[in-house]
Amino acid sequence: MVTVRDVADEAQVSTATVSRVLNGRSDVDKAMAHRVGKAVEKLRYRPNPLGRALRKQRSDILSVLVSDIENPFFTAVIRGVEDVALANGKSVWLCNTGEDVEREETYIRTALEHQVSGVVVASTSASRSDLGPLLDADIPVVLVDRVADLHPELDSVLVDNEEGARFVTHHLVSRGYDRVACIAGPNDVSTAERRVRGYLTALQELGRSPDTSRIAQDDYTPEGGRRAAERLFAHEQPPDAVFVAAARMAIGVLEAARKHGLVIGRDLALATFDDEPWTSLVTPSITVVRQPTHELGRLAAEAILRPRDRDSETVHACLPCELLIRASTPAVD
Amino acid sequence: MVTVRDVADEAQVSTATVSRVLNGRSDVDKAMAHRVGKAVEKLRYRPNPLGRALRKQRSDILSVLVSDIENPFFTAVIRGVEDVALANGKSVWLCNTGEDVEREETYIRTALEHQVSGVVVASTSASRSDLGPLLDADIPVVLVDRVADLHPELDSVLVDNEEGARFVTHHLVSRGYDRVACIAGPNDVSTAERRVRGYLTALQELGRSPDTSRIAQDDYTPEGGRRAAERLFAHEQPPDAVFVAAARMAIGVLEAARKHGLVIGRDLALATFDDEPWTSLVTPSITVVRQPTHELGRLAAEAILRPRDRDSETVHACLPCELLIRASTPAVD
DNA sequence: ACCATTCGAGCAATCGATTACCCAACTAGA
DNA sequence: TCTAGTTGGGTAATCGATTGCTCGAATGGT
Repeated sequence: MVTVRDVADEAQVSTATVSRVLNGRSDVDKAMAHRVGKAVEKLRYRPNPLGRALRKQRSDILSVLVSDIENPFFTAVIRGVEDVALANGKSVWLCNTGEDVEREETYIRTALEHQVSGVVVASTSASRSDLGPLLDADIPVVLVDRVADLHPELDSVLVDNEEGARFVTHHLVSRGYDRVACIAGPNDVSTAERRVRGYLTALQELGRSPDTSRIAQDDYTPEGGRRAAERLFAHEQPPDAVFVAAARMAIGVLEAARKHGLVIGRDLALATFDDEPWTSLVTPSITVVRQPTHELGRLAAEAILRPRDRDSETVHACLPCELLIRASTPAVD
Repeated sequence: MVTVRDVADEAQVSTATVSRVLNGRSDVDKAMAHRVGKAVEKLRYRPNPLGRALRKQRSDILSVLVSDIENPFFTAVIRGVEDVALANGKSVWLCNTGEDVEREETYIRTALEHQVSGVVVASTSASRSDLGPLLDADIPVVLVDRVADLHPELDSVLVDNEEGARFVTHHLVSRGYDRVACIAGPNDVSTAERRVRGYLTALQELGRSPDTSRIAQDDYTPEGGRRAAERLFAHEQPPDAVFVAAARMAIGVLEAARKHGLVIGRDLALATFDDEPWTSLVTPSITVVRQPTHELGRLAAEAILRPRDRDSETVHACLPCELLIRASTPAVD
């Protein structure tokens, strides 16, 4: 393994000078800088990131915390982060918390100990996640997709969940549905809460009195969707349309509907968040709220890599989403 | 930040002793070891992984290289790796190569420079991936899902692709289909090659002369599947059944079929690898070859973490897959 | 021509841990 | 009782890079 020492010898300078050249300090003689450059090239020298990080107290790694790596939404976000990170010479360290606060803490501690150069968090439980240790250590943190109640002042890159939910609810009502239900995500996740809020706002705007028994909360998983749907279907006045807060839940909802002999688009209208590939493959194709996933990741990475002056202001991006109307929400005749 | 120095002072011993206790060396006095333990506890000391890695020339990170993080197959494998790694106190570093050999090389180099304790590779192009640098540096490598022609002697954890393909082809023929086509993955990926081989073997066993014009190769993506399907459909004698080598491709195949007015299960039978959730949601539900994804990841992680003696033998796991017969491959009447 | 100032480069300390080497003390054998 | 051998722990070197401090040389002003 070739070290600064080798490069210094080859270029006939001190290790200090090599380091200065490599870190682009201005106060180095042209000729020497050139010699160093040649030596680096010749020996194919690459600085050891461990040694560098130890001394600088900061590594070239970017941590990404996601709550569920099997959710296509998050993988798309990750791809966005990755693209930007790689273009900036950073390595991405992916951590999957599985919605488990304890595991999340472990990863946060690890990131801290490895002195990563930033953490993108798409994972937090709104009220329980504690990002304090990172902030104390002056490690940049950007929230993506979800916010954390404990840290309102953090940079964040979000989707306008409330608006998306409001819009799709308007769509359902305008198509003539009377009993529009909502299958929502877990209580403690900010996106879930906002989507419910959008749903309620829309109903209010339309002069419908929202009925909380038409809201079923559960996990952002197929199984959670199934459970929530079962509860709604057992209602004495079952819904004729349902807004599902996540595509993963919609999978379970479709299963439950099939089991109950409900045909989507005839007995039950269905619209969901997330434009996963299968939503346009099933019959009928599903009306969805598309989120700008990749963009979300890109912006988050850019936010975390941006140079931080003493008083650069916080980033608060809120991206719009898009309603794709398909066959699962036909007009009632 | 608390260091060995602090612990040593607190326990009234030298840093050497602290280090020895923490690394479980036997030759330390009981009483001292106890004092050190108390000090560690009291100061909540955690060794700095950077310093440790620098000195030991080996970090506590496990790299995982996957070719496409948006493919549910790989995310499931990753979960398997993660479960085992976390249970063993290792951190997982996920790298997404996107089937790009150059990017793969970058990640391999990075893993090398960070002196990771092992690399799980689910990414290689069979003939072009060069894992040599890792092997030269004595970093354990385990191949998962795909093998690399360049390194036949590496540990590997695979699925019996040939058998799965052979079995599903038998199934299609036994259901009465005459012109069974194959939509295969990229030329240079070992799983793709083996699935084609299984398909051909089955046809041969059944006394059919395989027609290579019925094999369409393309990327392991929806778009690749679409292109391949288009080519097959343009054939003068279009297939009446198709074996698709990956669920992601099947998405594109379904789109193409729909565009051509072909109804699955009536005009065209379809079976695919990978049991993704949507395959049982579409109408008709799709016959699939289920791979033991999570298990694959678990075994790979165990293989990489296992203690390596001088002459411990190489691991060559080959897991069976399972045919789930659904509605997309009905018997011809 | 001489002194003050600036500029650039090298020496050595440092980041935090591990470990080769050495030395003190204790045990056992003669 | 004395010595050889063993055990256990401390000192200091080391991993690879960065950077504070210092000092020599060059530049400019008078």
